[in-house]
Amino acid sequence: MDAIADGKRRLIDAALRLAAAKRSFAALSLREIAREAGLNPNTFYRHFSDMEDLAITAMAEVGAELRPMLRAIRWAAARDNPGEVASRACEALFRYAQHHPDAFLVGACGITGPQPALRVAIRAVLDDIAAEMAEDIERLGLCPKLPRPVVDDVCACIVSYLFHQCVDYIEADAAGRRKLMARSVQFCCWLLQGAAGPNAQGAAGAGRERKASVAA
Amino acid sequence: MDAIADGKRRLIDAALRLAAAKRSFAALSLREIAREAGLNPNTFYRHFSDMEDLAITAMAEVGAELRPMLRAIRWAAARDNPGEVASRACEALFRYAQHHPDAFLVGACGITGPQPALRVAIRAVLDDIAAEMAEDIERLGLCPKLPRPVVDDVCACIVSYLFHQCVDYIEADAAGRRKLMARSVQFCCWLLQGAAGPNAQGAAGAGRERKASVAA
DNA sequence: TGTACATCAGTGAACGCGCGTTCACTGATGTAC
DNA sequence: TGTACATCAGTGAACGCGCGTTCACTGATGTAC
Repeated sequence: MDAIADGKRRLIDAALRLAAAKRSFAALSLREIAREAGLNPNTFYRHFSDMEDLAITAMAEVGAELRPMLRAIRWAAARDNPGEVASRACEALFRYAQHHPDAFLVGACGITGPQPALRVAIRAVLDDIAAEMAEDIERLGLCPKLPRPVVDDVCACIVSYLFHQCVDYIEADAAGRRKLMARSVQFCCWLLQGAAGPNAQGAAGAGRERKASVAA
Repeated sequence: MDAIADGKRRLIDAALRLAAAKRSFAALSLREIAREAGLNPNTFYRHFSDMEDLAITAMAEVGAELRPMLRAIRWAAARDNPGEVASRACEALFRYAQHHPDAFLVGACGITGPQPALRVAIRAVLDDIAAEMAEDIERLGLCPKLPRPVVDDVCACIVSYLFHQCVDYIEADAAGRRKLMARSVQFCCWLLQGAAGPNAQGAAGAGRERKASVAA
């Protein structure tokens, strides 16, 4: 991979910084980013075709860093104590979110934002994380009772839920963070216990006519 | 409640329509809304102090319609067949989302958007829905084994998860919608079964040092 | 080792445009007496 | 029943501003011969 040009680096960083502060990538202007980066507005065009191009580049960077980190945590935790994989992976995710708040805020507002290609790019990162989580659960034998399609569904739920929780986590104070962390770990455990429980129905999504045996 | 002025009605509808189409309320301009509503830009100021004011008004309207509807569904389902409350409430929510896609898309992008007061307003609607859900579960005796704090936590998880699923539901095709519906109902069931299961730990969030007994 | 040329990152001035907001105005509807 | 006045929704022109994008340019770095 080629070394990234200095100006490009500064534009990406400035865009993430501003978009996170403003809570909207869509409402960001090209000139605003260049100003924050200390560059001429036209320099933007040397590196990106438009704003969406920049956003996609930034999200790809985050995915490339976050994904292997999560996999490494899962394998390390499974080696140490398989019962702690969920909590340690949650902790690692929240810690990453806390240290990269800009990237998470941009991801959260980008996934529902106006740029279609950016939405697709963020979804792709989340889908990849969910797929790797399911693969790790299977390879590490963490949930031997669950058939693979159920593991896939549970992982999709978990990733979707935790992604949005990360934003709350970033904004919470210390007490709120502890509560969010505990609730998220609890959530993962309940979901997996429910899926593996005595009343669990075969493969997930097998049929919408199936009657729910509990109520909400 | 006073009848809402015609121009005000048209501005709200135009704003929801445009913001949903553009997938961003923040990227919407005042003149754009007035144009869509067929009004002079200045008429906007007759009814709203700024864009955020309009958005909050619109979200309050949605909450006022959606909340009693969900409560009514729960009570009706509980009378007919308590085992179907989860699935019927999910179905009602997704159906509402399908028929009010603009409101849901604006809610989804507004909850992470740049207007702080709008974020607070949307969160308030979601929190209210979760609180009413927990209250209904208790009053209807749907989960007698679960202590109230656990019910509260589970409802918060469910509402957060389903809210974001609604956006996917709106955009999915018929097959995708069936799958999302089945997965969401399944999700609610798993979560409640997990919370009520034999390994369930007392009140939720009791302590972050508690060891997870399953792994993700 | 030198020279000519290509590539690349960044600059600065200029363009036309849509924006939010202001002002002073109209015309219809209610309301006090 | 009429009159005077207040309130309200909506209008149209005008303002200054920041925007995205273009053009022609500079200066540094690499590279072929």
